[in-house]
Amino acid sequence: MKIDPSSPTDLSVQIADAIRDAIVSGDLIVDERLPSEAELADQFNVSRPTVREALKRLGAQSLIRTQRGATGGAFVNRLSYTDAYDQQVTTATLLLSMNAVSFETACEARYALERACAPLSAQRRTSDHIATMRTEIFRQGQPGLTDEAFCASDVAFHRALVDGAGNPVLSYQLAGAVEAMQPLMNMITFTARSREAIIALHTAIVEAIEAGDGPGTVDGLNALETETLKLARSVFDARNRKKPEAG
Amino acid sequence: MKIDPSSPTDLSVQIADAIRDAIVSGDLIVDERLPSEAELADQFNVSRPTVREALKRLGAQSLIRTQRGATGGAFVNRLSYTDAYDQQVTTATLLLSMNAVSFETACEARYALERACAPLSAQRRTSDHIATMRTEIFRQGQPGLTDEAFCASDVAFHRALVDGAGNPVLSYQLAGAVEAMQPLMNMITFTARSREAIIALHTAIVEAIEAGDGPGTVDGLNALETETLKLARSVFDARNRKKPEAG
DNA sequence: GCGCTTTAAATGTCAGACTTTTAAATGTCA
DNA sequence: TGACATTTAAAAGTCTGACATTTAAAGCGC
Repeated sequence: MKIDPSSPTDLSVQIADAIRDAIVSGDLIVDERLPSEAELADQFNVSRPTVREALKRLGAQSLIRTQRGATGGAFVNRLSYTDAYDQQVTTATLLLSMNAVSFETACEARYALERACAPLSAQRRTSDHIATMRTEIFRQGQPGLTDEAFCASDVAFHRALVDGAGNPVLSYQLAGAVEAMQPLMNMITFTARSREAIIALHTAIVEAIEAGDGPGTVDGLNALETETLKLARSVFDARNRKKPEAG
Repeated sequence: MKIDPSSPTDLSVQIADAIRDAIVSGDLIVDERLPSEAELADQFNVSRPTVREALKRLGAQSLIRTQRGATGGAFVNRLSYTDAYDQQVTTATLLLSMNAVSFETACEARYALERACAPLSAQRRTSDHIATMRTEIFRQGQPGLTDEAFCASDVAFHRALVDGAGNPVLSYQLAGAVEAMQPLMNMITFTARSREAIIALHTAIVEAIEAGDGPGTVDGLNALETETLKLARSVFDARNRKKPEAG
């Protein structure tokens, strides 16, 4: 592992990249301990703070974890589904909020991906998944539920649908698609009538899944996408009429 | 923004989280300049190195960028599709390599997601996408191509398919699914006959897309998934017979 | 052999100085 | 007055050295 002190790139970045490459390529294996900060500083011929900055970068990506004390140090971290899931959600959320992604585009992506899970979920879901979905549907029907809580419940419903496919890689991949929609959905005001429509569609979907009916589940998701889009358009249209120059 | 010096959590982590929350919540907007490192150190009542470690964490997540010089400083970064894409690929690759994900599971996730793109791609692809796919098919037929190059071309082919859907959010979401498979695919030895079979299926897929035939594209992907799985199983079975205790 | 104390290694934090980069302010000359 | 060179100041990047805190292992007494 070598770095170039004359490069315009920050030394801490170069060091972080070198270590990351060693991890990705398998030169450093999971739970292996890296040399101490002082040793790394020696090896790379830089000061300890510079090494520390590099390690912080890697820590931010969950590539390493650090431990204090006598036998402490930096260890190659096994990237857990939970960590990857969290990163995925944060990244997707920011990507959407910072790039003026239209509701239509995000919605299309989300439902396309969910439809991909539908047949698998209809085949493999456990009773737990069904129970979760029904619980969320019930919650969505409660009077006095705020729009935000309604959205959160909607996310939980869809997460159960995705998890029902029993493929952790798929669940991870869809985490961003489903959760990152929440801020966009939160911009919508859900009237009692629109909630009713959504709940009816959710019910149809959970029944199709319970019956092991993949195509039926896809149909339900299609209907839900149409309904969601219709709802969003009416809300945004109303806002644009009020202040056509803004936002 | 406040931190708790008595908390067991590292100060740099607390500071990074505080700033990240300010960005995610919109308190800090894109391209806004953060206070200088010295000012932040004053505000949080910590030393400059500690602030720097926090900023490095944020930089690693592409949440901020730094600039040297007179008008320099740390700026809230607009998360680009490219940055998000890269993060997604790195995370997905590590997740697969570190968690003993079976070839079947990864493959299933990948093709499920790609099938989600197929109808959109058949509808919206430009001639550029078709051209890319045909170029890659041609490359795959070249004699003397290494297995690794064959895999890389395969990835390029599928990326074009996904991009053909014309939905950047979808492209971003699938980046991990498609690219992270490459290391797993690289473990396979592609015989001349298996390459022929794959090329034939790729050709069928590109023709279906060109014809705007969504269902036909899905069929092609299904056949390709079956073929890939068959191939992988035969390779892994052969290896397991040789050294049944290893791997 | 058990439990307490000591110790050493490692990370976490701090203070201060120096280097390099960069753009704006200033100055100079035609 | 205007274009170009020079100076200057602000900011990140880096280094040195020190101290604080945490933690497990070694040492010690009983």
